[in-house]
Amino acid sequence: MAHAAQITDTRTSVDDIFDLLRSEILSLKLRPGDKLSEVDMATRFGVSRQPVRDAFSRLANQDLLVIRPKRATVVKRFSTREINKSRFVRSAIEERVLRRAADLCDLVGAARLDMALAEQQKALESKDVAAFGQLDYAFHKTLCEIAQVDFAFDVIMEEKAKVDRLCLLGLAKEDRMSELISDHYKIAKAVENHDADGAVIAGMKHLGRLDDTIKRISAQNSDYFDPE
Amino acid sequence: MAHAAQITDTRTSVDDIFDLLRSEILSLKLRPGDKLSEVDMATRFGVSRQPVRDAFSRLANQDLLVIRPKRATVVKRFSTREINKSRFVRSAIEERVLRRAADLCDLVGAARLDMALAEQQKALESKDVAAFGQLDYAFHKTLCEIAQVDFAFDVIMEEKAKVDRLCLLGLAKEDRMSELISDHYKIAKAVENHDADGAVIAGMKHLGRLDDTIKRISAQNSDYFDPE
DNA sequence: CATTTTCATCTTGCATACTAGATTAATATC
DNA sequence: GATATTAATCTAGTATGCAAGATGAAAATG
Repeated sequence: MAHAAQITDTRTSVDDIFDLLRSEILSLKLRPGDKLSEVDMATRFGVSRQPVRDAFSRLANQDLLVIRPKRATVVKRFSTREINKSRFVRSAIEERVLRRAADLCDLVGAARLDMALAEQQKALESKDVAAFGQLDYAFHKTLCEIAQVDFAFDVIMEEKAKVDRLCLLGLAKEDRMSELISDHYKIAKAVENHDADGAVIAGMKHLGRLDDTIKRISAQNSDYFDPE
Repeated sequence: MAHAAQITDTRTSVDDIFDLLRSEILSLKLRPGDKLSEVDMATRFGVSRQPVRDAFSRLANQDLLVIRPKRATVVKRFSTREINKSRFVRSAIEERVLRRAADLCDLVGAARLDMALAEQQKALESKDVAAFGQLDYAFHKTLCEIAQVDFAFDVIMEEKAKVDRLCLLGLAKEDRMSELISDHYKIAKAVENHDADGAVIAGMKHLGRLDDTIKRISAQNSDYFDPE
């Protein structure tokens, strides 16, 4: 599936523009519905329209932009269907991962999980939200590796990224960091104890926390959503 | 995620080129490792390089082409990692779909499943492999609709397409049509009887049939595979 | 003043030309 | 004859110019 940043031995200006715009979209610096002009971007980056066009095209393929001939290119709005899809896919994948992880977790795996938890605790204490975001990804990645399905993390990351953009609209993550870490703790301990059912229950509860957030945000920011 | 064929009100030449090349790649008219030249395609379609470039870019984003600056663009080879990923994702999604379908199946759903089975039987009798291919997709789509997660079919279709390309390398589907239909029958009946576990068991067995096929094919066509 | 029409301006799509690096075949060298 | 070197030919990346449709504001009309 689509690569986050085209893996090329030689980076082109398209790669640069793509990466920057992508991060701006995902961090909501560019908001859903915002118009993007090829010429504006071209002058901004000091290049011609062509590389910008290519970058736009790539972003459109990742469903982050909507390009319509002869009309302005806009940052893609959220759609409840896409959100439901993400939610469904992630939930299904994570269940499988957790069951396998609980089956396969050994002492090395347990140690890695404990270390991940400790790092998260440290991020909580220093209230470093950005670091926690990274550690959140790392935690789920570790679970995938323990389950020996590291490719599953590709999918999780993709789906997570979509929802993360949405969640940025809501309250600061700070408030829920301790809650999320507590979830991670339960998940990790269940996996370490080979308690597959327990891990899945904890994991699903963890994912479930997103639902309320999403519902609230979508009610408050209907202009960022596609009309159904 | 990426659309099969960009949904634009006005179709551009990029759309045409994209659709055609995509179908040629998925049907193995263009084989993994084949080189594609922008200029060749441009002359073939009677356009300039630019629309071809855009189409190539779109195909690369769907992981069907590999574009490297200053080097030839080639049809993407299979990778065992990608195949495992597809397999894993599809399996996880289908389990969820089957459980929900078994829960939610009503008389209308049962009738639709029975009708789908009848059509497949007809295709078997007339040995219409192409038609069966379509009905295979339709069957899984019906299951998603009964489960009220029609978006799940997007994912299944994407993953299925990848593996289908691979399976075309193997024996004709004809040999296994009756086997597959028998699987479908078991799945449908379990769903109709609200037997979630039975449906999942039958579904997983159904998916499992791919494994042997893939293993055999990958052994025989190592040149179509990425070196690990 | 409200409505329609027109026109300037904006948008992306496409064609062409050129560049720099990668490839490959021919040549030179040993 | 095998190997190293060179040069012709390929590749995609980028710049620029023009065309056609969409947009929105200004002007004309009732």
